[in-house]
Amino acid sequence: MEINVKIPKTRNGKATFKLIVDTAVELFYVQGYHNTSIGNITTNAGIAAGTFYLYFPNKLTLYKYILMEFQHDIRKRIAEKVSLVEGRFEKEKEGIKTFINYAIENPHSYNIIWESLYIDKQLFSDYYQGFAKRYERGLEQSIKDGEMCEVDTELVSWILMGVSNFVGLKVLLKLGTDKGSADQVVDQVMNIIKTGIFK
Amino acid sequence: MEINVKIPKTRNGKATFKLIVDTAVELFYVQGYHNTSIGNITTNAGIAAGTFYLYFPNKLTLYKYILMEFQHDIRKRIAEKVSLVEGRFEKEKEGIKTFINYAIENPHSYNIIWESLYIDKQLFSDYYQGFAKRYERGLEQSIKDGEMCEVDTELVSWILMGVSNFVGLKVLLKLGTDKGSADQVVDQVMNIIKTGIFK
DNA sequence: CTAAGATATGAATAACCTTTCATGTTGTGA
DNA sequence: TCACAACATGAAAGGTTATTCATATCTTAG
Repeated sequence: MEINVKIPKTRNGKATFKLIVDTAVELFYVQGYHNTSIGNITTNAGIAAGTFYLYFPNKLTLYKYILMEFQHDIRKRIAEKVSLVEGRFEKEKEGIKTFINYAIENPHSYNIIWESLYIDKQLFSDYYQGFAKRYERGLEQSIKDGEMCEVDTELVSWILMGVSNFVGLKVLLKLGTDKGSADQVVDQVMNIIKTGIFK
Repeated sequence: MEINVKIPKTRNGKATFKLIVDTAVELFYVQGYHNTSIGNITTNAGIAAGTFYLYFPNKLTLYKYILMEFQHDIRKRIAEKVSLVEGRFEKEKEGIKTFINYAIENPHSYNIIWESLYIDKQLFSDYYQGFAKRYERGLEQSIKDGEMCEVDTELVSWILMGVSNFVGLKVLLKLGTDKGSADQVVDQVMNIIKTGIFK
């Protein structure tokens, strides 16, 4: 995806650029993309309306820039964490745990990624398809290693995304009475995935 | 939730009301809530701008009305289907199957329900909390009946919602190469939920 | 037939939003 | 110090949108 962002060249420029991005992230989170105007962003950032256009041609481009930052960030973090443990089950567990923890620590990113479905369906579709593809590779390896049953890896990857997204959502919305930390929630989740829920 | 809708009294009025609702459902689905203006709706419906305000005070109220219609519809349909089968496992299976089939047959409703997160967070939260509560009751019964392991029913209900929502999403986005009908996908999903995925 | 309530119209208003641009300021390499 | 590129400003133009309201038409009970 090509993004038409003007990268600033001086320290001052970089600071203003970051100010715009940070302000937008906060506003998108609090009031949503569509309810946030460029005037909103510049006013909250304490800069003039025209300054925005020094760096971004429009709001959508700013949004895409932010989305890509988060995507890169979350994937990098999951890859790092997963590489530190051995065994497919442990890797899956670490991946889900990292995702949920990331969602809790960065509710902004979680919110902004989901919102893409209502900004540009293609962005959303690309994002989850990309995520699924990564999952599939790992799952196929697990099956080869004899650690996992013969399952439809594509379907299972969507199931696992659904599980982690909704458990993250539950924690995020602060719904219900959570017994303990995210790590404990993830342990429970993994037990369920491992053994199933029916007798 | 109180909704400030003026219910029409004559046959003509009812027809116009329905026309507004149907047009809005279609437009919200195709171009999203935020990209749909009231002018859009009235033009597409072939009525005057002012006519809209005979029945709805604003766009948000119309949206809430539509959302409640869909919620009622989907819950009713799941309850009906679930009541026709015996055994907790079969009931869960039927519930998930009905949900996914509903999503496929009514992509409009699926889309509109998710969008609530970006229109009014409370609406979204209420919706899924309500859904979760229903699930929990069923799950508790299953545990009593000895059909299900001792699990955190609240957590499991969110897991099941995540699974069905994302599998529905996958099918909806027409991602990947789906082998067979929704029913077959659901059979696979239920097998996974039943026995877990790890050896 | 007629009065009244229900329904429908669309021009007008006011608010808000994006984007441009002429002008001004700042920082820095030579 | 000076010249120049980078950065910043905010008023103004031009567009879109929500909402109101004076007016008109339809429907039906009596």
